[in-house]
Amino acid sequence: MTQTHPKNQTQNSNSTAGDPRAAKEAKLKALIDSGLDPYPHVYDRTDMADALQDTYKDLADDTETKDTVSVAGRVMAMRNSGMFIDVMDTSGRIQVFCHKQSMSEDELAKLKFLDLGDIIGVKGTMRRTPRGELSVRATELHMLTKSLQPLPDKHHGLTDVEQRYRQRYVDLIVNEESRETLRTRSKIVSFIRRYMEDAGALEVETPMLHEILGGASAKPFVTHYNALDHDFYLRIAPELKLKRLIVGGIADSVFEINRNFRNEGVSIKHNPEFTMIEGYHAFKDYNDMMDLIEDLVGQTVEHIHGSRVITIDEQRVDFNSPWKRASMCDLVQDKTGIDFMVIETAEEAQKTALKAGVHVERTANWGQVVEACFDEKVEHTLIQPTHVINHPFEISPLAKGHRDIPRLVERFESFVNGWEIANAFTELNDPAIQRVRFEEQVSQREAGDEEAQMLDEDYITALEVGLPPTAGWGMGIDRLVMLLTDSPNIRDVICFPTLRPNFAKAEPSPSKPLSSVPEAKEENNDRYLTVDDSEYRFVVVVNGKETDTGRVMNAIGHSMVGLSGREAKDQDLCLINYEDIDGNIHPSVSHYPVIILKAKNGNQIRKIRQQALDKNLPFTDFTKDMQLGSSKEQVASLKTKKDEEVEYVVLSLFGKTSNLKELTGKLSLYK
RNA sequence: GACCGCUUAGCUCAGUCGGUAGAGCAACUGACUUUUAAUCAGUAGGUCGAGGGUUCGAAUCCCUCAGCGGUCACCA
Repeated sequence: MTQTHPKNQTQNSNSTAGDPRAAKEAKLKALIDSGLDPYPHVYDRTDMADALQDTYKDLADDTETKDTVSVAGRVMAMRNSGMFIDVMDTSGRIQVFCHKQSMSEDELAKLKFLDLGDIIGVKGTMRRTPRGELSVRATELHMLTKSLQPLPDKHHGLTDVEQRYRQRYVDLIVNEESRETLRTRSKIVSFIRRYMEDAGALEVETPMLHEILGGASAKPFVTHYNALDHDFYLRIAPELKLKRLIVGGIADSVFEINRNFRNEGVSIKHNPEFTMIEGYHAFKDYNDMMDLIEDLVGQTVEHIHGSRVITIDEQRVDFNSPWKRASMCDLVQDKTGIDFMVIETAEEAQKTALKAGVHVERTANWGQVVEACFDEKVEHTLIQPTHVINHPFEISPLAKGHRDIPRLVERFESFVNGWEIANAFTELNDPAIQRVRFEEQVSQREAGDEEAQMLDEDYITALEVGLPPTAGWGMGIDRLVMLLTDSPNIRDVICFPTLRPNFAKAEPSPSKPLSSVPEAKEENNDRYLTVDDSEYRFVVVVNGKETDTGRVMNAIGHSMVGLSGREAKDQDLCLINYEDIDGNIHPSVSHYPVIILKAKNGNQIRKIRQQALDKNLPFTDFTKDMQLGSSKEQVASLKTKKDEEVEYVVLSLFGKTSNLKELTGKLSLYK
């Protein structure tokens, strides 16, 4: 009896023992050495898994056929040393049976190159095993794509939530539920698009880059367009552009399905970029929109589920028309007993709301108080589809006043499962009233409300040209998909949800010496004209934990003086004599922008400082010790400290914009 | 932003009172050859998120930091 020497065993498997990645690479090499192509260009696949399962559903157990098929897909499981292979394609799964009776030695030998996760093509005949599993009896096996990454545990899949979204391609392979949810999303979007087209509406695309915020109340993303040297907002809503198209008469009905961007918190119901459909219909009012939304949503639910009654979050929800319609004030009265329609002033409204336990801002007007009460007391109770109608005019600057009730507008929001899914109104088309509404928004904005809208002068001009009586509506697609797929998290219904950038894994770029800063050309006042001021910049990073504004300003000042006086040369900084509009000369002004950013704490500054050191970028820092009385004390204090104990208040940097962005790209502006 | 929780092998997770670091899957070497999470025998795989502290001794207790998650607040 021969016994394998343990030492030999370890030597044989030395390079690959325990390391799935290395094992796969070894097999890849062996496969190439045997003259095979691990990544062939094409494969002649004739059959899909689910079609075969269907075609042969009546094939009896332990029956062979002579029907030849070829399938292709990913290896999901192997049993009996590769005799049984589960292959998954986009339609489903089928078992492949590899037996020496039906395969040549060469074909059989390919099994040893195979791993879970590889994509293979299989040619063979159909049979059903004695135990009842439909299988392809393989005659030929083809490696179509060698996989080098190990797949997650086959029983548990990927549970790390972050990795599921970051590596969606792995999630999709392993989790049937993820595949189904995202496929359903596509079905819903395509169904809605078809519905709108069938109704005669014209699909349009309007800009993502907006000069003026409007159409919704939200904080925006800001981006810079170099060629125009101008900041743009990523749009928060397409509303004002779409109504311009109705003015232009391109069609009586237009709609757009596209992304909106809102610079606000992430949660299980909010992604910073989300998909909305907005539609506008000339000669209609908000009553027509209620009918439209009920029918559209009802038909979509039926299309996806085959019924208009479905289960969401373990509750039965009935989408059959008609949906409940109730005014916002009536609903608030039902839940709180307060009749806001008889309350005249904002003060009285605030007092009453506070008594009912609803928190309201001191600056809140009557409409905002009503809205706060609704949000807190009513919204979450609206499980069955409900149109909440007739909002206060203060919270609806683009909606037309109610034809009978002076304080309200003709607006409604549709709620399901306690979430708002749609918002619609009869559009305000009187340019004079629109101007007043905008001005109210502007003064709210000036009073500190970042989400109040801006005055869009051109939009008013468009209204002056004449917007026909029009009704419009918007619906959050992601929310609708969440409802129809019963997904508790918005990330489940977005292919690649927004995640924090993964800085830890980012490759450090090779350091560039300071000498890479170009030499200044000439010392004259036109110099700034030849300088691309987007190329270089100053960045000041401020410790966010520092609360004393005066000290921060002081530190920034010291640090910048240090930077320009010591670390960077005049020609680097491109100092010019700047001539202002009155002809006055301001000497030694740098043409480069200064960006002030906020770091979480001193530690984050320390890291950026280290990177600046590594990259040889000019910088100066300002530490807590420098806030002490005399310079002697400062030096003494600093000397007692180890590097990791130094608390940084401010770090100033100068350099190429691209380099600085690598260091500080994840920081937000200091406010 | 505030609070709570998590971080241990490639993946999923145990780890008791502070006393030598564990399992299943995946991988590797074999056996077996009509399996269904195949089975059996064996092998290898760890800076216990990072740093500091307490202790004779720390995955375990304390502090700081980082990443992630959850809840709450604003927004759809």
